[in-house]
Amino acid sequence: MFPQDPPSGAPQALAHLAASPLLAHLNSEQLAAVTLPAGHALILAGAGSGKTRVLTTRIAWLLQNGYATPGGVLAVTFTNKAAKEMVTRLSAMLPLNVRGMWIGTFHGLCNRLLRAHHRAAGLPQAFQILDTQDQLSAVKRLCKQYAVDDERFPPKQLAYFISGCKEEGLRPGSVPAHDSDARKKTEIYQLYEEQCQREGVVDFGELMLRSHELLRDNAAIRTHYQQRFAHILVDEFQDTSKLQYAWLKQFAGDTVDGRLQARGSVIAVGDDDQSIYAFRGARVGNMTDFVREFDVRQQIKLEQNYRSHSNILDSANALISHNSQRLGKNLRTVQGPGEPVRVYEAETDTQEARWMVEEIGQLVQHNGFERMEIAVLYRSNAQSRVIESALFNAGMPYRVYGGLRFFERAEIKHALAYLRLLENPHDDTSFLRVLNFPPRGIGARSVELLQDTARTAGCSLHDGVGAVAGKAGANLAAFVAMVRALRAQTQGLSLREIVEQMLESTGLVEHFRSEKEGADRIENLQELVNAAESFVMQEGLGRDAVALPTQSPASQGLDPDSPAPDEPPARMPDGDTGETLSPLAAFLSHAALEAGDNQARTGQDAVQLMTVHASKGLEFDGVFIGGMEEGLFPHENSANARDALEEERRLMYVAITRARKRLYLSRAHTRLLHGKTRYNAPSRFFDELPEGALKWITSRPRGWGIPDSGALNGYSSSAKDPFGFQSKTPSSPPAVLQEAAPAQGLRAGMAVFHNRFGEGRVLSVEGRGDDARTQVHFPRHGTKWLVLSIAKLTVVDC
DNA sequence: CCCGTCCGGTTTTTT
DNA sequence: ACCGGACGGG
Repeated sequence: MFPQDPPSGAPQALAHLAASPLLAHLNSEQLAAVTLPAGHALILAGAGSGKTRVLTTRIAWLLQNGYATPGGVLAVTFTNKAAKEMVTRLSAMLPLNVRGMWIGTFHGLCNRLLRAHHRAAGLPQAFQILDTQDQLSAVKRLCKQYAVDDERFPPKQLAYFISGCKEEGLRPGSVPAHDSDARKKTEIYQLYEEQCQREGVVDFGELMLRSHELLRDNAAIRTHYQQRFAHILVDEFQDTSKLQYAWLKQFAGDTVDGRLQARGSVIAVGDDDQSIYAFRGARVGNMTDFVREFDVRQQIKLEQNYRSHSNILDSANALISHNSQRLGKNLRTVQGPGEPVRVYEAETDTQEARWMVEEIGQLVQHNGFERMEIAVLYRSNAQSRVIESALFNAGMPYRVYGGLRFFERAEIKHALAYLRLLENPHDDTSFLRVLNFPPRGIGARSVELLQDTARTAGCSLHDGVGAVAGKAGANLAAFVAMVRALRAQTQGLSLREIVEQMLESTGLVEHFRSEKEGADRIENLQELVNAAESFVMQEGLGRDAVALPTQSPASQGLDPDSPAPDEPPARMPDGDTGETLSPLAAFLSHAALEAGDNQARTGQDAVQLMTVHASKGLEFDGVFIGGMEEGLFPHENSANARDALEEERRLMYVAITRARKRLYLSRAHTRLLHGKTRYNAPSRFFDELPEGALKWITSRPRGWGIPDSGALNGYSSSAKDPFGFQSKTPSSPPAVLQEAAPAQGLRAGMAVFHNRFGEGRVLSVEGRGDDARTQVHFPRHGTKWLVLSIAKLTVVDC
């Protein structure tokens, strides 16, 4: 998974620095980055350039040479996986304990900060964290309560709006309310905030925003951390949002008269060419802002790639050079050209998948590839189905990434809701989730009654139960009593025992035992017990301390971090020395912040299937990228705006650079999508790859020939189109116009003329007869859908 | 309360 | 085509 050591050591001039074993095997760029003097720096780290290694070695080097103390290091990553990786590698490099360091995800560190300063942040110490699902259900509940028109304001959209506002750093009071719609949404945002505050819960956005405000508004706390963290390191900086960047600045120093007076050194590591998360708030512009606002003097590019052969790298470089907005970077390798990038054009998506499976079989059988080292990447999840079924039919083991993660499964969320109620009975979201699960005769009527009562009294549902009379009241009271009894029973038990007792008392396991599909769920619940057993205490994140042995009474709380000896004398709690959380509360935070594995677990050597997004940061010997078609990749929703198109191109860049030895690109003429057959033109990205690095292997003889597979399934399109496209270079459209596939002889790639829009290029054609429609891109008017029976189109050029 | 049926959405995703 | 959520009858 990690690039091999560079073949030669550092250049002579720097050789003395490399004397330390820590620095051995670094190339000169890496060495320069690791040994940067104090000050802010931007490291542009290309794909496969040893970025993580540089980051961790930098920290180790700072510590080893006494330039930093563990307590003075703050390292932020984006995912738990990356944080864990950093901790693991760091502890392999240094005997030192990593306990004093703050290494974790943005949200994990926010959690740590807010727990330590919950009072100043205005939160209960045991605040619960809402994940996206929880947030949505909280919004739905709110909408119901205030009778919000869910046609006009769908809860989903409201949740999105609220998250967006927080991401921008906006509280309801400062949201610009242009129209009545915006005002109404903001009003709901306000109510949502009040609800969360009342219930003692925070969503992901709130974790970030609240801790940003905590630092911004509390000089003592801010100064404390600014003095403490002399070294701040940020991974995947290109993925940071506006708020995350603002958050970092609070740690770095105060802004006086518009100028940032940073105390510590901030090192941002990132790759603008791999910025693929703009759609969820990432702002590549943070990189240039960082250089300007921090007055960055040191910029280092890591361009030496240790991963791929040069045909692959050349392809990546050529492709990305078509982007206009770049900081500029060119990957190089000392490995030879290697195999050409193979391009395959299939008739149908099914055939494309079948070809992939065949090819994978070859790689495994004849080229000694491990299945695990082969990945099939696609732009969208919908594409996985055909590939899966082809693999399945061939009996080839595979593993699909994505889907529900462990802590997101319904039965697990139910169990967690009970555990949360033990910590905080006023968490209405959790209360409602399990109030009648397993069923205990509390129907919608009773719930409404209770909600009304609680609303009138201005209290939580839990506290409102006493005021509900009658049969409904009795059932409700029984539920509350059950939870209360459970709370009493679990006093002093270990985390594992608490979970077991909960599963027992609430009847969850019992309930699933009687369900026909309950076996899996029971297994998952058992897995939750195991997770509790092996839960490693983590304040902040990425701190994998010791697994809890059968621990001393829970009431003792966590063994607090022994403050690092070199800790600056601090009177305030700072996440290391502050009040500690109960193991249960810590476990619940862990569950919310780290949803766990989402990959079907198999010990087996299996082919890996995933979206291109999910492949970021991974590498494989062989990589297949399917569906290289206009509309799919680049995706049709992105093809028209330049920024969006450039992000698609970066996405393709990420996909290409995953491959070490073999890269395959493929496309299909015909694809079944949303139940309709689509005819897609080849992806424009083919035009942007260097012809010399490619090899077109479509197993159809050039020019004439019997299609080897086109007629296999009797697809109507292949019957009418016996020759398919000719196998040829991608940059020019097919030389010979074949007979119409779908309608009026129109095919993707053709140039057409429209009386009003002028000349344009056909992107796709779908449907037949009177329903036939075509998507045409007109240079001056953008992309239009035209119904063939209505629009007058003339074919200009094939 | 459970189960069937209809309807809508369907790029990418972490925390 | 297909999945998940919402709704209504048994």
